[in-house]
Order: sequence, then C-alpha cells, then structure tokens
Amino acid sequence: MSSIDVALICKALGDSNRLQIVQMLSDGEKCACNLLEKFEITQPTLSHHMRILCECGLVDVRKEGKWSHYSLNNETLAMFKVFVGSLTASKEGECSCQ
Amino acid sequence: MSSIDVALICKALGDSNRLQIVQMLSDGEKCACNLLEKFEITQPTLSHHMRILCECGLVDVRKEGKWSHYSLNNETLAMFKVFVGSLTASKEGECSCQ
DNA sequence: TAAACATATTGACAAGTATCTATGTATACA
DNA sequence: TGTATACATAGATACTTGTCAATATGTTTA
Repeated sequence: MSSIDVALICKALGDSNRLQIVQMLSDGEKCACNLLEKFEITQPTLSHHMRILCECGLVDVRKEGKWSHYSLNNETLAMFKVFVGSLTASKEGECSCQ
Repeated sequence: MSSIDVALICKALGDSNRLQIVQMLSDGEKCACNLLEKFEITQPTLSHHMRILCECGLVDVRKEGKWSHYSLNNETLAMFKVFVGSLTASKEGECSCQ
C-alpha cells in the first residue's frame, strides 16, 4: 500500500480533458480507442494524458494484445477521497494579527 | 448557490504550495502574514497564489483594516467533495474492443 | 512474411505559469 | 501630515505543459 502525492493527482485532474477521461473511467474500464473517439485530440496527445494519469497512480493499464485498457486505481482513489474529505471550512483558529 | 469548475479547483490544488495553504486554512482562518511566514516565497508570490485559490472559489477573503483573512469556502468545498466522492473504480462496463 | 492496426515515443512550438524585483495602494499610527 | 505596515499589481524571465506531425514499437491477420 503505497502513499499518494495529492498535488500530483490534482495537477493531473487540473486539465479538463484528463478530468473528463477520469469521469469516463469512473463508468468502467475503457480502452484507448474508446477514449480517443470522445475527444478532439490526436492519438499521441491522448497517450500523453494517459501517461500522466498513470504516473500519479490514479489510473491503471491492462494491456491485452494491441489494446490498452484503462481503469481507475481503487486504492489511490480511496486515499484521495480521504484527503479531500479531511478538508474542512471551519471558522475556528483566528489568526494572531491584531 | 453557484456551480463549480472542478478542473479549475484541481489546477489550483496542483501546486504544492497552494495545497499546503489549503491544508493550513482547513485548520481555520489565516491572514496573509501568517501564511507567508510558513513558506519560502516572497509576498507577491503568496498574493498570486491566494488570488488563484480565490478565483476558483475555494478560498474567501475577509478584509479587515490592513489585513486580509483567508478561509476555505464551505460551499465550494462541499461541492468538490461530492464530485470526488462520486468517482468510483468499478471494473464494470468492458469496452467494445475485440 | 507483409500489411494493417493500436499505442508509445520523439521533437518542436506556442501558450501558460511560478517566481522574482520594483512599484502602487490603502490603512494605521505617531 | 508623514511614516510604517499589509497587501496587490506590473513587468520580466525561466520553466513547464498541451498539442501536433512524424516515427517507432509491438500485435494481429492475411
């Protein structure tokens, strides 16, 4: 059980194409060709985005013959949810400026 | 109740300084001078980061005399949590590649 | 084996960004 | 009124990034 780099995950999700890819993968495993047809980007650009999503640990690849099947990594996603869930907008702790 | 731009929020959180700022604000409201002393950045750089955090809706400013007090915006944070919480790593929905 | 297909890598480039110094603005206080 | 303080803005710069065309790699099939 490895740790996660939250900033790296957020950076990966900070591109709207990649965010949409993650939303699509939330629906289930998809192969690159399925993803590609949903976006107006070239195949190398998609490959670049998938690499960034994989490198931050959010996405897994399952290679099967010619195809690469991508899916969300449950462990990373769970840890990311815990992090986001831990943030609170409490108004406590007034700063010491006077 | 305004909507949120998740990619914009993620992009804001994709910088490690800003991510740490948000974690500090999760502890409660802080003024800029309090934040500044925790980082090895100049005051204009902090101002730049706070602007980005405010523009994505994640952070609010409360101006009081000379001081700017920053805090997390509860509404944006809640919606962001809902979004992240909605992501799942289900293995369903095999793609149609054969 | 050769051609077709799916994906990755390389190299280039325009656009964006994190940072700084310098300066501006607004408030508080002597 | 003048000076100090807190923060914002402007401009410059080095670095990063999203994108593409071209090409490479690996797999399947005829």
